[in-house]
Amino acid sequence: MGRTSDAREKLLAAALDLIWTSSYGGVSVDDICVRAGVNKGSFYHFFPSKSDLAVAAYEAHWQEKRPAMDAVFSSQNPPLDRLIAWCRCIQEGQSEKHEQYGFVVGCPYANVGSELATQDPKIRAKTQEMLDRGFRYIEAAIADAQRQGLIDVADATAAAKQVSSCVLGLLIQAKIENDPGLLSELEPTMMRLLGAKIVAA
Amino acid sequence: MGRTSDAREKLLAAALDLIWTSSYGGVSVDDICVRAGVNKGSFYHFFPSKSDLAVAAYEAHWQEKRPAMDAVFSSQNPPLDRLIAWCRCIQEGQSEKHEQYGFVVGCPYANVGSELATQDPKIRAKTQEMLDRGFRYIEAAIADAQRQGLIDVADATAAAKQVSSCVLGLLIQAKIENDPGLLSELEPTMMRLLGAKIVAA
DNA sequence: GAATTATTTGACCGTCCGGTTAACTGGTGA
DNA sequence: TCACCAGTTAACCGGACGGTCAAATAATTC
Repeated sequence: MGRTSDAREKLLAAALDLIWTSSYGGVSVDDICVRAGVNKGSFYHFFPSKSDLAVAAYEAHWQEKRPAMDAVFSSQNPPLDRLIAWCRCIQEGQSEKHEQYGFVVGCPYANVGSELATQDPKIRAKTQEMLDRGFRYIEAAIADAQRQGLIDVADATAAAKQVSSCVLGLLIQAKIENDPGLLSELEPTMMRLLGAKIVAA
Repeated sequence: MGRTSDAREKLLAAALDLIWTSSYGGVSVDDICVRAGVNKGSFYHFFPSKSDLAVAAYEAHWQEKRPAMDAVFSSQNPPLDRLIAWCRCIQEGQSEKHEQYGFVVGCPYANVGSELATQDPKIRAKTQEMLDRGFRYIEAAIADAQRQGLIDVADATAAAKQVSSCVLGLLIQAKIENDPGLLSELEPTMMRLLGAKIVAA
């Protein structure tokens, strides 16, 4: 039925990339179309609006990253190792982006969430959903660590909230200071928050 | 020499308010002028550009809040009390804004910093400066607490970095979830991070 | 190979954007 | 009192914005 196209996927990738390294408001529909090599008419053939594209782009990004996250947070790995491996992923990811663009770009979800939380309910809800998906990995890892007596926390869910907030905060701080080095605090902050009983060398 | 005017101050207040509750990109120069009751020509009489206005607005906001911060972080107060009082200030401030606008608005500096860090060097540097001013209060309080043996930290400056990041992170999270209740985690997160030896009831 | 239909094209729309201009106004200092 | 000048006014600018559309095109199905 009719012709096929990869324009949709190219638009999703271009949108994610441009918005991540700039901001939602700082990127125009034309910018995205140029980067994707697609005409604006095609854009509106696939997406009803700029904000719908953004929502779809985040969903696509998550689906792409999910296997890696599943691997890092696999129940096969010791719970604290999962968290430590995740810290490394963040550090490496941000360092890569920093080399590539000259900027610490931060968390794509939190970036637009913070920018548009008071302006676009659809995007606010989507970013909350994305952050919540990440949160569940952390929560599970912390609950496991608690069960195994590796950490000193009373409420695993509350501790997970604290940990995820700290990660978000460090990413913002690193972005504002444009210093990926701040992210080396990720692991120690986390371990301190959890009262981890054994500190890895 | 010539007439006097409060247009400059009205523009600063309008800009801070609008950008704080929306975003830098989401607020136009016209919006600011309408809110301030000032013509656009006057705007550009006082400020060379929108971003210069923003920088000036943050400086003005800080100067206005500074006496309260000096009081909260006065050396007359026990160090941990300073931090706890600050947490309460944040909670109260955000709850007030939430009632007023229906939204958790977050930290004004971090908001624009996160939005424009990769786009506007002047604003990035200014937000970094603003956050650093807050950081110094925290650092001093933590150093005092350490000296008095109230907490269990090795490096006061590093601990202060962790604390400030967590505060930023919780504010972002509360903004994205639009739930001021999350800010009740401010104090426990902080105390946990500091290994505070006496937990206030 | 014809009919169908998803996709592409590029011109187009009204509006809003940040910023400019030049003429005008009125308070202040001398 | 009056000259000066900081401040005000409103029209204006070119370009960018998000979004629309009708016609053209090409891949797929039968």
